[in-house]
Amino acid sequence: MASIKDVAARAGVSVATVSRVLNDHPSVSADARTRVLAAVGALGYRPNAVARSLRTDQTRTLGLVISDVMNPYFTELARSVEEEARALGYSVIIGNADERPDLQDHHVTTLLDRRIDGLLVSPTDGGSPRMLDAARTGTPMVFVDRWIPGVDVPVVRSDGRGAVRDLVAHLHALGHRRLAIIAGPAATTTGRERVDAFREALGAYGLALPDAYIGQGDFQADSGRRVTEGFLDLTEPPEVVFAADNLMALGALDAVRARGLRVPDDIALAAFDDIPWFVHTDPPVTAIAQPTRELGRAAVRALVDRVEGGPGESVSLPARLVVRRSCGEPAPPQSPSPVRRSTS
Amino acid sequence: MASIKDVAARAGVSVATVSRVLNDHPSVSADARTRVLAAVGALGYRPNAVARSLRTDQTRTLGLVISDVMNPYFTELARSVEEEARALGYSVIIGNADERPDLQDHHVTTLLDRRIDGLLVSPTDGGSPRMLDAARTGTPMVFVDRWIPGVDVPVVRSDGRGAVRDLVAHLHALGHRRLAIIAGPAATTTGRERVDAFREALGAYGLALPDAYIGQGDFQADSGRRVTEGFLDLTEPPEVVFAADNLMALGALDAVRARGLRVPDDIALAAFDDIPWFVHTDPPVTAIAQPTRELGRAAVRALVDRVEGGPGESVSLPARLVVRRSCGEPAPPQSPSPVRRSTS
DNA sequence: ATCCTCCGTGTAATCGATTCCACGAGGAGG
DNA sequence: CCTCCTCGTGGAATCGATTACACGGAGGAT
Repeated sequence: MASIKDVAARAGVSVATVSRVLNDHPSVSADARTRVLAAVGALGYRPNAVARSLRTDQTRTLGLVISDVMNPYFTELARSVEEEARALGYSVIIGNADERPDLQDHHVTTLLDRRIDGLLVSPTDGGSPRMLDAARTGTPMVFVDRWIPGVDVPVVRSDGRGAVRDLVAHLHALGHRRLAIIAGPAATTTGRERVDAFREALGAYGLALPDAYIGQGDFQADSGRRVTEGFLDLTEPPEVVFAADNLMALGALDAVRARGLRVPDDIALAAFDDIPWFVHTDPPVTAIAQPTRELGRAAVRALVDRVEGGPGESVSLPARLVVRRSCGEPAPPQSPSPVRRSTS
Repeated sequence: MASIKDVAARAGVSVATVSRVLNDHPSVSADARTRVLAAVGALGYRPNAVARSLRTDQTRTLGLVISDVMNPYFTELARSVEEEARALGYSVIIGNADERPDLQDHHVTTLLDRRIDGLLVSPTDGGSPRMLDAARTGTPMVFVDRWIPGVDVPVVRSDGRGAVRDLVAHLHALGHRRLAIIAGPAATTTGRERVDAFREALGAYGLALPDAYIGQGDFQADSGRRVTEGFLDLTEPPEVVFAADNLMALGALDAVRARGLRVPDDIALAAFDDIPWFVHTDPPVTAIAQPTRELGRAAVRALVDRVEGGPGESVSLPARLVVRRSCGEPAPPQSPSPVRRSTS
C-alpha cells in the first residue's frame, strides 16, 4: 500500500509538503498542491490512520459499550450513536457486554488499548476497576441509559417516572388493583429506578407493592418467563404484569401462552421500552417508549464536547406511555364491535 | 498514560527487554521478567495498540459491513461474528450500510484506512470501486449472506432453495394457488435468488409467477407495506404473500391490518428470515430460518484463515422452513378447537 | 542598496511499540 | 588456557504520519 513517501517521490516534493496539502495547511504553493494531488490520485493513496493516530494522539473514534445488542432498544441506540458520530467526523466501535460484567470489562479494556478518544457506556454493573479508573484519570466518558452513582461522569438518559405514573393511572382506570413488576438487575440504575417509580405511582393510588409481586429478572427473555410463571403460581396471582424491559415482556408473553391463558383477559401485560414489533404481537403491547434516537444523539454530543475539553452536559429526556391492547383497553375507536371489559 | 519507556525505567531495563517480556519471548532472565512485571503492575501499564499496529502492520481487527443493523437477522449475525472473532483474538468494527451504497462505501473506506486485517461484507449493491479494488489488491475479504458475482472472494451463506421448496409444498397442500412475492433489491444476490427459487418451486407444481405477483421491495418495512397494498388492489389479489425478508413481512402485516383484513383468513403470509418475534405476532408467522449463528462463525473462520494466508473456504448452509399459523395451518396439536380451513 | 518580513519548502525529531544486530559474560569442549 | 556457543541484554532502526525549526529567496520599507 502506498505511503506518504511514495506520494512525495512521485510529486517531487518532501513528505512535509504532502502532509501539508493533505491537512490543507495554508502555506503550500498552488503548483505543489496540484502535483501532490495528482500523485495522490494516481497512486490511490489513502493516509494510514494508524500512523496518524500515533503521532497526533487522537483516533477520531468513540467506543460504545452496551449491555445487549440483541435488545432492539440498544440496537436503535447504537444506530443513532453511530449516525451522530459520523456526522461529527467520528467512527464508533461497539462492544456488546451481553449483560456480563466480565465481557463489559473486556471491551472497555480493548477500547482503551486502542486509544479511543471517548467512551460511551451503558453499565451492566457497578463498574469494573478498569472503568472506574478510566473515569477518574480523565478518559472522556459519558453514561447512557444507565449510570453508576457516585462516578463523576455526565449521564444521558430518559426519565420514565412520568410515563410510569401514566401507566399506573391507565391500569387503575381499567380496574386493575393487583399489579406486579418484573424488575431488572438491582446492579443497574434502570433496574432499581423502574421499580421505585412503579411503587411510588402505586402509592399515589393507595396501592402497595408486596414483595411477592416483585420478581427479580435480568433483562433477558428467559427471566421474564421464569418470573411470570412464579406470579401465576401464586394463590392470588396479579392482574397485571409490568416488565421492566421488552425482552422480559416477551418472556412473560411466552409464559402466559404456555399456560393456555390469554392477554389481557386472564392477565394484563405492559413493558418498559417500546419496539416496532409490539404493534404486531398478539395482543399489541402497551409500552413506555423512550426517545431513543434523541438519546443517542445527545450522548454523542455530550461525549464529543468532553473530548474537545468542554464540560459535557447531562441530559434527561422524558419517556412516554403508548397505550395498546395488552392491558384490557377497549378495541381502538375504528372497530365497530361492542366494548368488552375484562374481569375484576 | 504510561508508555513502555516508563516501564523500562522503573524496572531498570531497556525497552527491548520490556517488549520481550510482554510478548513472552524466550530469552529473558527470570529476574528481569519479574521486575518488568512488577513495574507493569505498579504503573497499570497497557501497551498502546496503535503503536504496536504501526510497527507490526496488523491490527487484530476485522471489519464487518452489514446492510442493516436494525434487521434482527443482521444483528444476530453481527453478534455471532463478534463472538467468534473474540474467541480467535480479534476485535470487530461494525459498519452499518443501511442498504445505502454510499454509506457502504464510506465504511469500507474508513475500515481500510484503519488498516483492519480483514473485511467481512454483506454487499448492498454491485460493489463500489473501492471495495472491488480492495478485493483485487489482496485485502483479505469474505462475503457473508450476500455476494458479488464475478469477484473472487469466498462466500459464506445460507442456501434457501430447499426451504423455499418446502414452503411452496406447504402452501400448495393448504390449497393456495395464487402466490405472490415481495422481492428484495435486484442489485443483491439474495434479492434475486429468492425470487428464482420461488419461481422454480412454483414451477414444480405447474404454477406460474406472473409479473403482477412480483413486487419490488428494498428489504425495508415500508416497501413491504407499499407492495402489499398493490397486491390487494389487484382485481385478482394473491392468496399468499411471501416476503423476501422479515422487515418487509412486517410491512405486509401492517398493510393487511390497515385494510381491516386478517391473516391468514383473508390472505396468507410467509417470510424469509425467522426471528424470535414471529412467534408472538398475530398470527405467528411461518418463516424460513437461516442458521445465523453458524453463518457468522463460519464467516469469521474463513476470513481469519485468509488473513493468515490460507485459502478461506466458501460455505453454504441449508435454511429450513418453520411452519406457524400465518398460512392457514391448522392450530397446533395441543389446541382442542376444531380445525378451520381458509377459503379457496 | 540594505535590512526585515513573509512565504514556501525541506530536514529531522517524534509518537510507542517491535526486532535486527552486536556485545559481553559464562560454560563447554578441546 | 583458548575458542566457540549460547544466553541475556541494550542500542538503534523502523513503521507512516505530523510538525517545529531552519533556510533561502522574493518583495517592501527605509
